[in-house]
Amino acid sequence: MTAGITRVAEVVVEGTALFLDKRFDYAVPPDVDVAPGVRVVVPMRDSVRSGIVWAVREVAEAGRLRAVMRVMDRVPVLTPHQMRMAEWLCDRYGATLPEAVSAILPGAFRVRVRKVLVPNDGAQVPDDVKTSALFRWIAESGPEWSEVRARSKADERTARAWVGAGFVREEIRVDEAVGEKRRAYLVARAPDEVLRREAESRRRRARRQSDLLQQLAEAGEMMWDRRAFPPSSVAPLVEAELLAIAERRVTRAHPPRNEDAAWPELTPYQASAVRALTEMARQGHGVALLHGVTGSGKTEVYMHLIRAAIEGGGQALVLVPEIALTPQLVQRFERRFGGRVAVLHSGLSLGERREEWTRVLDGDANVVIGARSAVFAPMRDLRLVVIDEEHEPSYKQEDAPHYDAREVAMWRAREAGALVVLGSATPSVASMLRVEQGDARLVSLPVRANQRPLPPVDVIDMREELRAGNRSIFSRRLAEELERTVSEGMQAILFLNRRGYAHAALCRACGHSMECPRCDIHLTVHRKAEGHALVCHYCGHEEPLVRRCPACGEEALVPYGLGTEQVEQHLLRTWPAMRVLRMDWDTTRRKGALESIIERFQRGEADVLVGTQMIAKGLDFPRVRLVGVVAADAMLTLPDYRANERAFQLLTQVAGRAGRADTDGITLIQTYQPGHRAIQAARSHDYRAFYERERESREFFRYPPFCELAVFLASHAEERLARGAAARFERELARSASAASLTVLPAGPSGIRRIDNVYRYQVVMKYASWQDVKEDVVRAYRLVKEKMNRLGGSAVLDVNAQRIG
DNA sequence: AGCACGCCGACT
DNA sequence: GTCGGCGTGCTC
Repeated sequence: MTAGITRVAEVVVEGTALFLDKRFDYAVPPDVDVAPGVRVVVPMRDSVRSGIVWAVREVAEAGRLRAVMRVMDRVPVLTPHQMRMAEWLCDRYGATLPEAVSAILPGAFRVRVRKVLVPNDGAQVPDDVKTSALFRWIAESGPEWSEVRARSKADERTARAWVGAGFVREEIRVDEAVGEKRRAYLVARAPDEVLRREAESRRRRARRQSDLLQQLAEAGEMMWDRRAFPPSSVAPLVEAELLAIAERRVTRAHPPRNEDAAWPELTPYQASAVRALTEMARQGHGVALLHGVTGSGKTEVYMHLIRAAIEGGGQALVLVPEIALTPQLVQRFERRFGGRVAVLHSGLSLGERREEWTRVLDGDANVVIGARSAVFAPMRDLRLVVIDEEHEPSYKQEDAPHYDAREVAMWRAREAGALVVLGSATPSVASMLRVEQGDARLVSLPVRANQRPLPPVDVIDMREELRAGNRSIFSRRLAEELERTVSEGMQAILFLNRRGYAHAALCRACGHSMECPRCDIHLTVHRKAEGHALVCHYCGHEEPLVRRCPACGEEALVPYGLGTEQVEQHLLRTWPAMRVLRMDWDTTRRKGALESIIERFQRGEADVLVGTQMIAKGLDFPRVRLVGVVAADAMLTLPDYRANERAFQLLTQVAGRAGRADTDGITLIQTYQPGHRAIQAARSHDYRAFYERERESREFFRYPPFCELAVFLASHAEERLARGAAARFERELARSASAASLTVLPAGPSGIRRIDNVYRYQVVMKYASWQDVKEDVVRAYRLVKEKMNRLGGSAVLDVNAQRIG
């Protein structure tokens, strides 16, 4: 290196504080290797933090820059493309650069930096100090300052004095969030003949040593099985230089390369879709909307596109709404593409996730399948992005930085020149509008792959049931079809969008509804071993359900409004012989529980599956003949401009679970509003008509996709501070330059004003173009957030918000 | 986030 | 007079 020239690393330092939203310059020591994308440890004020090198430049004079303390990687963990993606996330969602980095890089790559106290070995420590409880504790545990403080104020003072006196010193500890999994291996150090000869000569007196040498002569090296060959048998051979012990990195086993799984013949519609999409892919970046009715075999189309993409040396990304809900889909991909598939989902351990990520980064895996966050995976040569069930709201991240995986995927695809395929049976209004505006091409699969018609959907007017004297939750028709289905040895799915036993507990005397003491929301009734309990779905608060109303004193509190637990109970009471499985958040939160329910239902161990929306997503049960929507009304009344769209999508998805194999299916929808247009459209399988009406009303009321929404939300335990922050944000916007391009709705309480004793106030904004307003909105947001953080509250900004409230 | 600096009320 | 309240500024 030329004398006088110093390399300077521009580092993005980890942390959530707003001031960190820039690059900090550090001198790079002459003997140290750095490159953009590697993780480093740097000093920041009087602390030490980890960060990512964003750029390296050379300067003639380093001045008084502080230096990089440690480099964690030889190979960058972020690609240049991912670093540009981070910058785009900041621009699009108002995130800070460290926030964007932490969204992209899995927690498994986090570097833990701690400042710990250790005894100062070189110092003369007085005996009374050395034998004190505090000193012995420090020597034993190497605590952080916060742990010392937690012991007592006095201990903290003492410890500080000891640091001053040199009895104790501070030490920086740097750890990876996960270590690489390493195993001891035994490696031959002599030629095979020598090993065989030595094995022979030990046959009598050292049987184990002899066996080991024999095996090593065959294999060259092997994982050290300490039970078969205890150290006592290995050590002499190491001593004799016949073998050595080595540490090897081991990886989790992946499915074998099993690419000979059958590729079924495509239906004519599938084949023409594949032709059209392959042609698009050849031309580079583009967006296609694959509108295929339920059961039309969209996945098969994806598979062919993926095969084409990877045969050309590229990589493919498949996003699914909830990977945990689609074990069937993952298995299908693994059967086709074997060890070239990487699966990324929240159920992986840190180590597994790091390994999958590394396989993608190294190019060992070229098909990546995962939920929302997989959109950040480190593909270097992305040719195809599939977004399955593109209408699903789960693609939008509900926590900071509030990104939308669909938008991120489109950005990536544009950068990489890749094709985006949005797949759905019920495309979002936004995507269909994109087609109309010429920004996406529509490709359709109008019939089911099994050549059968879509199952007929019948709507049952529950008001008439009541008039006819039927007070059961099941209409006569549904009861009849259930009995018939089960007696014919077929299966049924009953869908209800509410978990728990009952929606609420209501007093029949005074109308009082039981509320959560910590949240502004009513409590849900759940069945427990000891009877019924009231549970808050937001904070977890739980109390027993009693009969006496706390408001009027009457013994008149009763469960009100159906939940899945109650449906299950009614089934078992009406048909005691029926075998029922329930699938909702409560029965699937245990690890592996969901897969187990799916498998049991698939094997025919139950006649009826009762569940919430998770049963509607992509599951394929060939023996299901009947689908019953127990109460469609629960989904029609959501206070959201998207309620109709969501209801139509859910009803269509649920109906699509029926008659998927060689039998005809039927769907029954029970409702008190049979004329509702979401229900009518689902009944006639008429996506087009539904879309036209919905589009028209969105345009008329100027709702997305005819504008974009952003929500500012301030939270604080003190209501006046939360309210004040929202009001301040509103004022800041009112006097900003872009006020004319923004419609700011008055600040007010969020849909649920208080959750877990924290008050929430929001400001909703409408605008045509984020580009035009982002500067002022982000400035106001940061101003108020800074203040809020100091006051012990928080503030978030959700750009392109999918929900308000 | 932490921490230092700086300007106004209740205390030995 | 001071000790300490938390508003404000700074971190390569």
